[in-house]
Amino acid sequence: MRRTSLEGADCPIARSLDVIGDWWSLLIIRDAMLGVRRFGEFQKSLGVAKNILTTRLRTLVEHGILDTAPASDGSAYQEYVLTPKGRDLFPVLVALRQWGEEHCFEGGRGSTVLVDVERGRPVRKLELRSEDGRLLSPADTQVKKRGRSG
Amino acid sequence: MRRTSLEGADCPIARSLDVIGDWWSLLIIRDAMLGVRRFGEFQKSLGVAKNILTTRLRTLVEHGILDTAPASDGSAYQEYVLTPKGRDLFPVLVALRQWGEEHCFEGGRGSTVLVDVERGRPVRKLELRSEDGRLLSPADTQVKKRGRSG
DNA sequence: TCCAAGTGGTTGCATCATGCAACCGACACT
DNA sequence: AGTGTCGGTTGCATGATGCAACCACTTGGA
Repeated sequence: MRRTSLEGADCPIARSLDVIGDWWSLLIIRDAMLGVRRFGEFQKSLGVAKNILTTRLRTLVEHGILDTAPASDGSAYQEYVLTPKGRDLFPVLVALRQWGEEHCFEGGRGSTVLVDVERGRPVRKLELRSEDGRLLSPADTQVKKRGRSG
Repeated sequence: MRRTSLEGADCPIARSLDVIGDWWSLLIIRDAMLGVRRFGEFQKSLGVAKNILTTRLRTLVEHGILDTAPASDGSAYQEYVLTPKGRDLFPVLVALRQWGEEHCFEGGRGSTVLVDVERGRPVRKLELRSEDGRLLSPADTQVKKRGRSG
């Protein structure tokens, strides 16, 4: 991946992808959000090679998405926990999940749904709204520069 | 990328990433959503090598995210346009953009914002809500199996 | 009609990231 | 001391990525 070329890009999407845009990182974050904390748990859950997992965890820590902490079970090992920055990726994962559920399975629906724990009912679809509450489609939006003459 | 290992995964996130989880695809889709249609436009905008662009456009078409159409300017060339499936990736891009704006720039804010065209005001942050409208955090949600005993 | 430039690629080759498997030190349990 | 687990590191093979050169077709101009 030739990430370096866009590292300093203005586009926030490019910047985000530069951090979490690889195959494993988002799956690690997904697992972390489900409560996975230990190296071995990630490895078993993802089926990823250990060296790859090592480098991914390291870069996620460097980027401030995960943090290391002493193991909560008292053992001598450490755990990887999401930082607030990492937790803020929740909408990204939900958006990917909803798109995948709708478009990446045969019957048009996946075999799993995201539900609200309190009621056990499926969550709403993510939707973009204007400041005053109108539902926005791509055509209703525009990227605008801040600070400079735009 | 060892995508084949997870191609048949149950997880919709993994399936999504299998389709759009590489560095360039989402940037291509971003540009397409901004109105870019021609091969040369994508190439200039992204700065990507032409062979890479060729393969990415091809796989995006194969996956039903882009479609080819005769050029709208009457020339003999073709254009790449988003399908409905592709347009449904809008929330994914917005989520990535909002996260990037908040976490991937020095001052804590990016140099661009997504605005509502009609009013020119910044859009709301994406938020996940339950069926009855409550705001949901990761801890408030759970992945549930459908169809089978779960 | 011929040449030149633009468009949309393909091909060859180098390099880097990824993946697999083997190895390894620290700790745990007996 | 011996065996097993945890959390890695190292070496090596392979596949994806990137660059640059090349190519076919179209377009435009004289």
